[in-house]
Amino acid sequence: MNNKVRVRFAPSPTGYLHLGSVRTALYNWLFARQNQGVFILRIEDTDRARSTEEAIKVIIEGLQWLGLNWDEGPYFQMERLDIYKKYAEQLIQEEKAYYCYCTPEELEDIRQSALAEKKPPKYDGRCRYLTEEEKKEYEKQERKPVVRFKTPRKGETTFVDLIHGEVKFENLLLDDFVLLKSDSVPTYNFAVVTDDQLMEITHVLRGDDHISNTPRQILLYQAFNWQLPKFAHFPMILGIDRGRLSKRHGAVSVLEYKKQGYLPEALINYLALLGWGTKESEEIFASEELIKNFSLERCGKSAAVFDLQKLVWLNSLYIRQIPIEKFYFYGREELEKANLIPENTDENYIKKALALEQEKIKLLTDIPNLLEFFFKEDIIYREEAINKVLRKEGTDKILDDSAVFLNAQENFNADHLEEIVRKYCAEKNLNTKQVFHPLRVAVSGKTEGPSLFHMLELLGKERVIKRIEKAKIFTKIVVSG
RNA sequence: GCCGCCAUCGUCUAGGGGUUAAGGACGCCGCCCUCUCAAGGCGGAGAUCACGGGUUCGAAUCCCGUUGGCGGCACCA
Repeated sequence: MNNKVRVRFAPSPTGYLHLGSVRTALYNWLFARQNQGVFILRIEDTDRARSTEEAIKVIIEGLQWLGLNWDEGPYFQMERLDIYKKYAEQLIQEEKAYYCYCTPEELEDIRQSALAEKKPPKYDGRCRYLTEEEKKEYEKQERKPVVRFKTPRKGETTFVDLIHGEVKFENLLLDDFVLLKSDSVPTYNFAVVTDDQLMEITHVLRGDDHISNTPRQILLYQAFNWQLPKFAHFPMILGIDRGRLSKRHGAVSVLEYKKQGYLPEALINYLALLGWGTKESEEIFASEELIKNFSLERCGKSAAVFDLQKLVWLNSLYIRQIPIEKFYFYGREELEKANLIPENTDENYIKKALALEQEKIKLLTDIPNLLEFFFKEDIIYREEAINKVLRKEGTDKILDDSAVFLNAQENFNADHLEEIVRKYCAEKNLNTKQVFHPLRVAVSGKTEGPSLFHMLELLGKERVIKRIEKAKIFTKIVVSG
């Protein structure tokens, strides 16, 4: 028997690709890669009302962005209806399933009265033993039946979860759940089991929320005499209020994180850490290291709160680490989106500007704001910068002098400029800060930014002088009131 | 209501009977470095290991119970 690991990610295409789903996908992917197994993508689109083409696109795009490549699929359950029908019929034949003609209204009544008696709201199985006459009567009424499973009414179903250990359920608590809906589309539990069997899935790795579906599925495996896969259920990801992570906690869609300027490797790293850790509590893992180190045994059992601050930190760390060529690729995109790059701008100029700010970028989307002054001719002088720096006593004289001696320089490289500015400070008996700060504000409009002299070098003499002249206006305005 | 899962700093976690008045990371605070902002370095605050009972010479660690949180109980997945 072939014992190659085969796992799957089986999202339903309703809406966006949720972070929790992505982590499930990631863990499946890691497990497959680590075991030289097969990672399958299966789209569970049997909910016709909610499934959309758009959502399918989003799943595929999201996984691709994150580099979670799959080896088989995508399979679509709606293209496999004949298969499910065939297996449902087999169960009916073997009297392990039956047609149920109850209407939604009747089912609702059953539920309500059960609830009223403080009993579990489950189907009572009334169609289990219909006579031929009764069936005919219903057929005459043109009722479309569903197929229900004859759930055993005694015994218990036990399984060993790879991360939770033994889990036990009383069969009596389960009801005769639906296998095929009245339109012959399978329900989740039925489709999952037949697909996992036919696709030879060896390990079912999914979210905690499926734990209570597992006994139903196991009962189906047993009805078919199929061998059980191994199960592992990952804990949920929660929002700060410890509720299920949802839109009210902020972005929850993977592609939204792409849009907001996160790097895929940062998101992967962060998600991996949410529910899994090493003995040494290391934090930084590239994908290859995750593949090597990941293990189901080291997955936690308790739900984890999603912490955006830590993601941001990881993101800034990854941004600092990427080589300038790659950073240029991302940076240029952001600058173009913000319409900041004038025509005929030299590639090297952009690259150098980016290099000067790289270590400060937390999100790629920070780039336009931080680099604006390198590209716009009319820079904005921030009010705080004007008040705190430009309006200081003596600043006008310093800017005057600077314009003169900077203008006299042939050599405009950073080291040289630093030398002469420091010399000027010494001659005039000025604290370096008294000169550096006004120059910085004059040239960038801000009090914070990259190293002053590298900034001057990059901007070039012409622009520097022009900006210094412009900044002088602010030194003369006297605040009234 | 019933069933199930879970429970260590604000958050993610390490630690699975004694070497732990619990280690790391994010965040927060302070200092250093420094032309600013970051980054970096150093340090600090922050957890009576949910609570109550056992077991044991000894329990964050094992067992039971309670509480709380979450999940499931659909012709949703």
